[in-house]
Parts: sequence; C-alpha cells; structure tokens
Amino acid sequence: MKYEEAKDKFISTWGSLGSLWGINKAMAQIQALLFISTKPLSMEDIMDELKISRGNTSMNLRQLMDWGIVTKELIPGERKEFFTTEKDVQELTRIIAKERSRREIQPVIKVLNDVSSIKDDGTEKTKELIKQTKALHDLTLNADSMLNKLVTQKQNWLTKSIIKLLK
Amino acid sequence: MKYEEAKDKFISTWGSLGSLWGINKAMAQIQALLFISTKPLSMEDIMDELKISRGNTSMNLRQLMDWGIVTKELIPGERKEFFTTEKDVQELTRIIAKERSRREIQPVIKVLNDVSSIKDDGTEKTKELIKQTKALHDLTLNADSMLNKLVTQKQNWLTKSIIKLLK
DNA sequence: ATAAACTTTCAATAATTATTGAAAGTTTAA
DNA sequence: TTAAACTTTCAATAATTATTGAAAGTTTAT
Repeated sequence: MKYEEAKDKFISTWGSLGSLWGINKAMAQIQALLFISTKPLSMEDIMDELKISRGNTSMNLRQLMDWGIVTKELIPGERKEFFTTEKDVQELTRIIAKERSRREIQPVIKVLNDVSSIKDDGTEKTKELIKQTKALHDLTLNADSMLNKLVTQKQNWLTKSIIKLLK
Repeated sequence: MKYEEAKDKFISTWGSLGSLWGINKAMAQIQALLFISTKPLSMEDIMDELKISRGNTSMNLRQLMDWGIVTKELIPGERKEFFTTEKDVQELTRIIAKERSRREIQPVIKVLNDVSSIKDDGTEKTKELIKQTKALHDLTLNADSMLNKLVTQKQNWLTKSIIKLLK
C-alpha cells in the first residue's frame, strides 16, 4: 500500500467512524486530515483534499475549534488562516470524552435522577420504574466515570497488556 | 411527578439517548418500555404505548432480538407473541458493548493496523502517518478493552465511590 | 383444508441531517 | 478609503435515515 492510498483509507475510515464518537463525517475527516499532516493546513487545502465545499469546511472547522480539538495557527506573511489539531491521542480523547459527557451524559443522569426519585405509591409498576431507573442511573454514572478514567490515565499500560495478550 | 409522567419522561429521554449507544429512537424506546414493564408486552401493547406503526415495531423488535437484548416469551393460552428485555443493566451493557465492539471497533482496528503497517519510505509525511495511525490503533484497542472492562466487572464499586464523591 | 389471528416485508413517504454556493461580512495592505 | 483576499452565514438542496401501512406470509384452531 502506497502513501496516498493509506492516507485516503485512513481518512475515510476515521470519517465513517465519526458516528461512534458522535461527530459527523466531514468533521471527523477534517480532524483526520489535520491529524496526519506534518504542517498546518488552510481552508483551501482542506477543501481540495477532502472535496468538500467552503461553507462545509468553515462550519466544521468552527465546531472543531469549539470543541477545542483544532486551533487556528497564524503563519507570518500569510493572509490565510491555518489550522492544526491536537496531536496527542490521549489528550484528544480526553477532550472528546469531556465534551460528550457534558453534552449528553449529564442531562441523562439528571433525568434518571428525577425519575428515580418519584414518590413510591406502593404499586408494582412504580416500584419497578424506580428500581430500574436507579439501576440505569448508577450505570450511567459508572460509564461516565470510566470514560473519564480511560482518558485521564497517563500511561497506556493497558495497551501494552492487550498487545501482549493478542500476540 | 406522577408515575405516567415519570414513565414518559424516562422513555423519551432514553430514546433520544439512543444515538449515544448507536441505536435508533424507536429501538431505544421499545427497550426502555420493556425495561420498566413488570410483565411481557405484546406488539400491540408496544404500538399503543409508543404510538408507532406495526411495521416499525416489528422491525425494531427483530433487531433487538438479533442483538440478544430482547427475547420472545410465549404465554400459555395466548396466540400473540410477548416480549421481555434483559433486566440486569450490567448484563445489558455487556451485550451492547460486545455488539458495538464487533460491528464498529474491530473493523477500525483492522484498518488502522493496515495503514500503520505501510512501508516507511523515509519521507516525513509517511513517518507521520505511521506514527499517528499507530497511536490511534493503540488508543482504539485501549478504548475497546475499557469498554469490555466496564462491562464485565461484577460489582459497581465505582458507582459507590462516585456517589460518595458527589454527596 | 380453511379462515382467523397474528407477524413480516418492503416500496412509498416523511423526517432528519449534511452539504452546497453565493451573498454578506471581515480583515489587511497600500 | 478602497479593493482584494479571505471567512462566515444561511436558505436552498441533496443525501441519509426512519417510519408507515398495506399486501404477503405464517401459524393455529377447528
């Protein structure tokens, strides 16, 4: 496999994986492109490489910047804006996990907490609702914490053990 | 908050959370409904409760059964089929995590592995591609393993400590 | 074998989400 | 101040995904 082929394969795979971490295809592909680029890229560069429109590029870059994953880089003597992404995967994951926790998991924890706190009127169905939403509430907290744990760990000790197991 | 209100709130919230764990709204809502129900429900019951069509109900129940989350229950003397869902959240999570790992994470690990194995031609961009896809490969393995870890743990020791921290 | 009771399938349609492109906005250089 | 270079916005459109409903399929009781 040659460089170009490998690069395209990587970008398109990472793009379609976007759904897994809750971002759209273009956004994931822009991030992937920046991730393997050795130098900052301009909007033009990104549009050309990914064959997407100016508007699409602008909007998705903006969102990536909102997330704190991509930063503007000003290059002396250049009028254009250039962009780079966080290159440390641990840090990248930490940012994404935090963002998703804040946007998606926290609101659910709140609802589960509310629902599991309704007054127990003694009926079986109410008891079941309370019991099961409590269990989900616990699980969600648990998952959220795991997410953060995964992400704040300093060393990838785990990776090493897995690779050992797989070989 | 009364039972009906709490129930509806739970079902709709859980439904909209579906995207987080990669399933569609109707599927998540059916699962939620079964999850808090004290007895198996028929297709009719589900359609009425969630106001969705017969076809939609049938297709999503089928998918939930494919995932192994929902099972058919035959009730003696009844012609209809009845459905129940796994009630143990730990087990539920384990099933979902396994399924997502198989369907989504494994293929990505494969691509990352392929891409990071391209011949190093000595250019900077090739080195960067190799380095960064290797890093992602490790991360993905790591995340996958975490997912499984989260899910196979017997006790929710973590939950307890979080609750303690939050209070 | 027949018909009633029930489930599945799938083409048509609706709803949602992503993308475009051109006009409006902003910044910079001279 | 002007105009060129660049970015952002957003209504229109395209692409994708979910949902319906009715016809076809299946099972069961008689």
